[in-house]
Amino acid sequence: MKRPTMADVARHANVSKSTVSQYLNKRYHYMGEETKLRIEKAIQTLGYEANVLARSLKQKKTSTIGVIVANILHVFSTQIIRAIEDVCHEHDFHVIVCNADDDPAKEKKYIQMLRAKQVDGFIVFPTGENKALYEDLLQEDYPLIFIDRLVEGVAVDAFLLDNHAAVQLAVDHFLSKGHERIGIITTSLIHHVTPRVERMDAFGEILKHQAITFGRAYQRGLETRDIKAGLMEMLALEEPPTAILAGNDLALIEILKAVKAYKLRIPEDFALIGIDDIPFAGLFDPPLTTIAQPTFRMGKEAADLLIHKINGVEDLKSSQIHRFPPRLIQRASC
Amino acid sequence: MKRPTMADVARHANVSKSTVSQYLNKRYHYMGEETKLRIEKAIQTLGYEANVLARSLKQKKTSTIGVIVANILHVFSTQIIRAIEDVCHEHDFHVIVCNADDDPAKEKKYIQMLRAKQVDGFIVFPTGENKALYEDLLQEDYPLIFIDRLVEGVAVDAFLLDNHAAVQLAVDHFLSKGHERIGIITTSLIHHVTPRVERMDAFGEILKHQAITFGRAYQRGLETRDIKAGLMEMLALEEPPTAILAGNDLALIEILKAVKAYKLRIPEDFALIGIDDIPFAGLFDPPLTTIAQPTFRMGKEAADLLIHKINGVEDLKSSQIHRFPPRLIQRASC
DNA sequence: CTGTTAGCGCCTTCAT
DNA sequence: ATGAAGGCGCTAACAG
Repeated sequence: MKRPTMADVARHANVSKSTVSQYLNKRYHYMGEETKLRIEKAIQTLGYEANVLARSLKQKKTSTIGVIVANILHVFSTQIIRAIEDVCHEHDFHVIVCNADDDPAKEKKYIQMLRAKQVDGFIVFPTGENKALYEDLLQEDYPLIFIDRLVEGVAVDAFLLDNHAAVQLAVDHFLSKGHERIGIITTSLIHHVTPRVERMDAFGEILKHQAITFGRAYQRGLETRDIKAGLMEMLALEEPPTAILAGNDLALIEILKAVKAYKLRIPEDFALIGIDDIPFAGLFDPPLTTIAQPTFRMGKEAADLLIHKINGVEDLKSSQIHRFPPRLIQRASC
Repeated sequence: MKRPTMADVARHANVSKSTVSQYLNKRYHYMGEETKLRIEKAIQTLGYEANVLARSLKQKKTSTIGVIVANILHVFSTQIIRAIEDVCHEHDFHVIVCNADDDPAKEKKYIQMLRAKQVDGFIVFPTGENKALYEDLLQEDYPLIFIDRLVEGVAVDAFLLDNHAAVQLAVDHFLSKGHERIGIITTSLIHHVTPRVERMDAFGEILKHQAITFGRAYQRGLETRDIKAGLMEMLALEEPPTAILAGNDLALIEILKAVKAYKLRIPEDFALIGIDDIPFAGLFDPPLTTIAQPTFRMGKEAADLLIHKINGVEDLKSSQIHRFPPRLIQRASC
């Protein structure tokens, strides 16, 4: 039994399709009270539901946005997604989320797919290797917003943590606790992923005096699988760091695994701060001191801006970088 | 600059729209080599990309499935979603995920929305309060599959953990460690959510001898916010349990929060096993013994079956309950 | 081997 | 206040 169409409703109510359409779109203008009732009744008895596909085809608008996250394993990504969904829900927009898995080819495929589906705009955590793709989107006036990462030469609105401030916060806290030999470990830098690079650079700059002494030995960007080994190497140095900053949640987890595996003690063997406030941070032993991002606000503001761009109430061509302040959550690991 | 349409490509290549359509759909059959080249070139120079909406409208098929999870906060849900996405990706299907937040009204709204979007089928973690809705779907021959939960009187294929076996596994392990007074804490039972009810029932049945003695005091289904208090009450009993089974990950986390807050010791104060293998289980202090579900297999098999139903290679009307075996992951909390 | 024709379900002037 | 007609972009016979 196939689904009823607008024509069925019209026939049932003895009106024309266009009248039904008016009714559905609340163009009640001067529609007869009795007509409305007849239509409503027909809709009920038939169990009619509009076909969004047909509507979108005609209106050239799907009320759907695409979100491409570089790597959904980051808690940051999942939190941002929640925030985006909240605001979209309010505005009767829908969200399709795709996970590029840090793979530029996948990212490209998903963007094409979502364009084919006629999404009205994009929020993306760019892998960074698809510059031409973003430029295409822009040139076609596709509303586009970046989160967490930038792509050099692509001028779009972007929402990022103030990474320098985040590192500063951590380093200051380490220093206040008397630590002088401070290291940083983060995930791989080879793809020039913005937050990793910015955090690493900020770290080097803030601690340039120690960089002269310890240099690269204290600052490592490694593939996830190599982090445990990298940490142990760092700790095996003649003058090992007494404090370590985990550049993001994935790095933090690897460090915690090593702590467990090698029965290290925190903060006795080394103090630890992680950027990104993972959900279980407070439940660990010891509870973990972290730097939190205002993820909810970031996601909300990004989504608001995108929807405004889609609705034409905001300049399509704006390309500001919106920086958000980090917050230190002091627990016991430092 | 608007996006090019098939007509544009056709004009550019000096062929008709249908020829372009054939080309796109690989109906090359006997198409002239030279024609193909012309079309290909036109597509390239125009940057043409097919409009999936129009295609779907015509074909009455969107190659998209809807997934409605009751509560995305359960790690179980997120793992299942990953598995579903994997198999859909293989079959060139797309997935739209919606989170009902354990709210039947939201669930209903999402199902209607996805139907309006013409998804080809559903995988749902039902809240349980929308029986009529599911019956409608079924009656319209909508491919539908349940995961994790059942709805009484709605005959559809369902993929669930063998909850009795899971509880048995946990209890046996407790017993083997010499525990005789065993309690269970899980999230609220008021909505008759299948896994909670089944686990609680299994628990009562397996430990009926102790149920006579301790009864409800040892078996509690509580709102998340009340779990900490409930645990403390249980521990304050004259004969407190020496072992506690957490009915799911959310209950487990609440228990861990209480452990932290009240400085309890595990397994000295009580032994602990959680159903659902949360990601950080091995990193806790002590590492947590858990009962894992084969989430990946469950998600994969559910998605495979749904796609088969959509493609008509599997009986639409089947309504088997597929049970999956749990697995004990022994760590140190018991 | 390629073009013509007729919709898919809905929306939107423009008449009436 | 309501209806008729055309078209969104694509596909699927059926001709040619």
